[in-house]
Amino acid sequence: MTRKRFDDMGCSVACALNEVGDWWSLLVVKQAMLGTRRFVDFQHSLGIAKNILCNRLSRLVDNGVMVRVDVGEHGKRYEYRLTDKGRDLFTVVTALRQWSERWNGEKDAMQLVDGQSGEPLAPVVVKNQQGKALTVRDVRFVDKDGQPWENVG
Amino acid sequence: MTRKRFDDMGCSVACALNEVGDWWSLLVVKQAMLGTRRFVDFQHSLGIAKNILCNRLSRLVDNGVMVRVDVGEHGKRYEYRLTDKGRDLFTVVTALRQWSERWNGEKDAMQLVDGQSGEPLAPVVVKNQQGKALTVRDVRFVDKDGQPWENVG
DNA sequence: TTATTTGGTTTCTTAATGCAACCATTCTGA
DNA sequence: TCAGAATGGTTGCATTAAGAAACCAAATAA
Repeated sequence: MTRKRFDDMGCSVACALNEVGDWWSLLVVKQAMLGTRRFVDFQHSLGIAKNILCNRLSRLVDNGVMVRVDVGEHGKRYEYRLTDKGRDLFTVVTALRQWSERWNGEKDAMQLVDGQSGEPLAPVVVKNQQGKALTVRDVRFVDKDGQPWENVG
Repeated sequence: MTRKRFDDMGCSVACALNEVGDWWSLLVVKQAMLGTRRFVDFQHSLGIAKNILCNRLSRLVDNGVMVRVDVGEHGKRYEYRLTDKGRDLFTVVTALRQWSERWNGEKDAMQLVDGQSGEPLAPVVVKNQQGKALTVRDVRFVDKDGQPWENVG
C-alpha cells in the first residue's frame, strides 16, 4: 500500500508535487539557495534526521533538481549543488516565503534583498502577456481546444 | 515521536510548508481554484481517500486557507471555499505549475489562460523594485541589520 | 596511532497514508 | 410513505514514511 503517485494524474501541479511536495524537499532546496552544499551542513541547519536527509537528497538528485559532486578534499568528499532546474524553483520558494510573510507575519530573521541595491524584492505576481497582474478570478482554465475545463468528478 | 514542526524554525518558508507542505494540501487548494467546492467533488477529482481529505480540509480551515460554509440545499450541505489567504496561493500554485511544465513537459491537458484575451499567462518571475528580473544568484540573504546571513550549522 | 570528520546504513518506535466498511442525516423517486 | 441514494463524515486495519539513535567504512587530522 504505497503512497499515492502524483505524476500520472494529468496535472502539472501534481507532477511538481510528486518531486518536491513533501515536508522536507523544498526546505532542502531553499537551504541550498542559501549556499549550503555539504551533507552535515544541511543536517545541522535544518535539524533533519540523517536517513531522511539521505533519502531526500537522493530523490532530488534522481529528479535532476540537485547534483552530487565529488570534491576530494580534506574529509569533505561530496557536495550537493542545485542544477538549473533546482535554481528555477527560486520563484516557487520566493512566492511561498512572501505568502507566509503576508499572512503569518515575518517570523524570519532572514531577509531576501536585491544583491545590488540591497532593497527588498518586489512581490511575486502572476501576470498576463501585457504585464497586467492577474488573480485567480481573472483567469480561465481551458482544454487544448480552448473550451472551458470541465471539472469532472 | 511526532512529526517535526516547521513553524518554529524561524523561517518563513518552513512556516508556509507547515501549513501547505504535505502531499495533498496544495492539490486541494489548486482544485478549489478550479471551482471545486464540495467534499465529494474534491474526493472524486483528486482520487483522495475520504479520511485524508477530511483531515486536509479541516487543517486548511484551521489555518484560514479555506472556510466551510453551510449551504442547506438538496443534500449538498457544506461547501469549502478559498479565503483571501487561500486565493493568494495562486502565485505559488502557478509558479509550481509553470516550473513543472518547463522541466517535465506539459503533461496537463488543462491550460491556464487570461480570462479576457484567452492567451497563456506570462511566466512568473521574481523581480526587484525596479522591475528587473532576478535569479537566485542576483539576491542576497541578510539579517535585520543588513549584514550577510550567516548560514549557521 | 588514535581520534575525528564525513556521509551514510540499520534498527526500532511512532505517525501518516490508503482502503474499505460503516453511519446519521437529508433528499429523491416510486 | 417508504426504500434508496447522496452527502459528509468516522472507525478499523494494513502498509509505508518519519524521527531518533546506534553503528560503520573511508579518509583526514593530531
